[in-house]
Amino acid sequence: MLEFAILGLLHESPMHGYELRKQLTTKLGAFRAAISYGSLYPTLRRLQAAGCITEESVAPAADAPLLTNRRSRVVYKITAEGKERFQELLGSSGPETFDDPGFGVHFAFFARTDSATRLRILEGRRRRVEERREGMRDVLSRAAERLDAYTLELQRHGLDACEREVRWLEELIAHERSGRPPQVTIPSNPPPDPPER
Amino acid sequence: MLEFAILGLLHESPMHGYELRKQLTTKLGAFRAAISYGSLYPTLRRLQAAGCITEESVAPAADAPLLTNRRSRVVYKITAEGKERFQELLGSSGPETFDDPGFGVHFAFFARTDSATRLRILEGRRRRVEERREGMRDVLSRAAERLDAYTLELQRHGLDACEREVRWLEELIAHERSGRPPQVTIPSNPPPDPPER
DNA sequence: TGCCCGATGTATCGGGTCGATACATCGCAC
DNA sequence: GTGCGATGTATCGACCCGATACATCGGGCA
Repeated sequence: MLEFAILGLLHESPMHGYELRKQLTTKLGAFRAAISYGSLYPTLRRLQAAGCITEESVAPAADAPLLTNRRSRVVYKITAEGKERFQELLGSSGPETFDDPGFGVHFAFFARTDSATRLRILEGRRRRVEERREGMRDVLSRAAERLDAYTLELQRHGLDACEREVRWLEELIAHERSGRPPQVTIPSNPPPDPPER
Repeated sequence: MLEFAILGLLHESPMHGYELRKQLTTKLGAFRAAISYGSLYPTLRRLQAAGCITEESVAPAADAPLLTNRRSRVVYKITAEGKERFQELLGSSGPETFDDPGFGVHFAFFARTDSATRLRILEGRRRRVEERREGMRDVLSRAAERLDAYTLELQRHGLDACEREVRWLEELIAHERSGRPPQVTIPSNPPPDPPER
């Protein structure tokens, strides 16, 4: 999945690793937290070995630093093969698990996907979240008396989050079907923080 | 973190792997999806090597199956050392990242934790979620024009989830300070499903 | 009666990901 | 002038996951 996201970003413009990580963090930040270098660099190696990207060592500006044998920056560019691979990944929906980051990554590149694929991915996600929601309902209704108050509260909160996500997906699906892009209601500003503590 | 959860469950009663996995899935299901055997068994090995649990091969009931050299079930029991380790883990708050399952695991065992530790963990979690929330607000306010509608919508949804979790944590913290256990408002029943599609 | 299927049950393997860590340069504030 | 935080490349060990293999058991169904 990281492979997918990297190709998507390099599709827009070449970059070096550090910048790539920053962009990945904001682009995928809503579902995953931060991408570590321990994942990034090996993935870049793999992509390069597969011929999807090229690594190009760029010497720093020739003027300033005299004889320091400084490490040069490495710029990664996508190749034609890489673009093909990206298109292929764009159309394929990821695995069928719930907490899989694949959905978030796909969503992040929805602007480059056709509407049919978007619908397929959104509905697939909805199905998975609904399954999870049902599982939690079962726990709450069937096993409630065997669990302590904190476990129950955790379960309730999780169920709540699932229901909310399903509603969100329903809205997106409806918008998708109507042919309009999603509602872009930017929250005007940080709502006033709750009273001091 | 899996280590922690396993010790917590075995603390209640001995179990074999399959049952352990089922219990783990419901107990931690609200934050993590499912625990794979590829994680479970190696962790059990590690725990056994560390002297925290014992593995005991239990032959099946001696009567029924004649000469089939059936594989016997393995029952895991916690040791005194394991109980010590569990207490130690109960008090320690996990790492400082956002999407770390450590919080969920800790929360799942709050019933065995003292109030001071509960407060510390809840407040630590709140701080991390608040940081993430601020990061998302920054993206939305500072980089909004450079991102497409779908990325923005994803960000908005993520921000929403963060705000909601902060409110949830605030409630729990308030309850904790007042000395009462959390509100146990079990949702009566599945709300009627949205209209047919 | 036989047959298949799903639940129970133990276990490994390859590969991806993480957090910690190391090293080096740059600009700038104190 | 010195330390500190941002930029920048990179690796290592530990951990976890999905897929897979193998085996038993009860029950439905033809």
